[in-house]
Amino acid sequence: MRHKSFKANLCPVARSLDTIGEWWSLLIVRDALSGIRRFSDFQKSLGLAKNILSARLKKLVACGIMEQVPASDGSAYQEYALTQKGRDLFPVIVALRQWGESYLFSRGEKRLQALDKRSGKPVRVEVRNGKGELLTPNDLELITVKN
Amino acid sequence: MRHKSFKANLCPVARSLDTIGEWWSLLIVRDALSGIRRFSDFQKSLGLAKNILSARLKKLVACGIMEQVPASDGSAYQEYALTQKGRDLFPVIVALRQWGESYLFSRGEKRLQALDKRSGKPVRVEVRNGKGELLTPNDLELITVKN
DNA sequence: TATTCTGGTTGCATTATGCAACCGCCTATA
DNA sequence: TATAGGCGGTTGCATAATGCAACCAGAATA
Repeated sequence: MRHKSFKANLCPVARSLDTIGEWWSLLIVRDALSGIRRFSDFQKSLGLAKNILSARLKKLVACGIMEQVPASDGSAYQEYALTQKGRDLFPVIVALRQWGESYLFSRGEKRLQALDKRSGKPVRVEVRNGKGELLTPNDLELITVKN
Repeated sequence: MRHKSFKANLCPVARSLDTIGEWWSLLIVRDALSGIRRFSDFQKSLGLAKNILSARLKKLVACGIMEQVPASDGSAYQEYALTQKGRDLFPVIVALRQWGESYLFSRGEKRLQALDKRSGKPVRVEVRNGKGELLTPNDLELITVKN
């Protein structure tokens, strides 16, 4: 059985996961955000099978998150670059990073930490309303709107 | 073949996805954040098979994202409640929601929209540094630290 | 020119997912 | 107090997704 699709779901969270919720997809986006562009570099970084990488990149291109562009070094090969739609997944990656940093490493364990280059300070994601006030899950209500 | 695990990966994004990146897991958390607590309500809301729901809830409990508590209505049943670790996935869900709202609905299509109850304004996630300045992907650098 | 690198595709074995049937315990109701 | 139905699962089976290895054509390199 094919796993269920949420393409027609009214909830944006469900649609997002339908698009980038497959195994490996968000890790490819993470690598792309940190500058990786070539097939073989994704494969080395992630250690996934080439057929899977191929399938994921195809889907990411098909749904407009990445695009194939001529290689920046002038060779005849192609590279994969994020579109604006792909770069806008940045907060998703940072949110996952922040949660992992908080909860998934034991004392004394080594881990990667994201810092702001200029200030050298850790990066944070925050949920705010239009006025800039911090929000918690209970502050939300869901309504149906027309796009 | 079992899909690859990132339990030992140094990158917090990889570890997070290892924990909550399986199909359905984040949608269960989304529902839990909006107040759903009972097995049958998760099933009705998500429309997934009961064996899968059972497996996902077991894993979420095992890794401390949810816990089983006595039913709030005094019946002999159990309910599933988010722990603090689970509630802290709030920014991840909101980031996914925001991206989906932006890119995955056509003109005229109905969708769910998250609003701040008090201000009535849309909710936003933002990536900031310690000083409160907005950051983009290029502003980040990754370093290795000891926990 | 020969050899290696790049970016894949194909075939096969193993897991994961979805569906339906079933089951024991709790609860409401007549 | 029977009993019908709701609740929270488990089990078995068919199909899809994943991982691995082998293979391959065109580009780059020695």
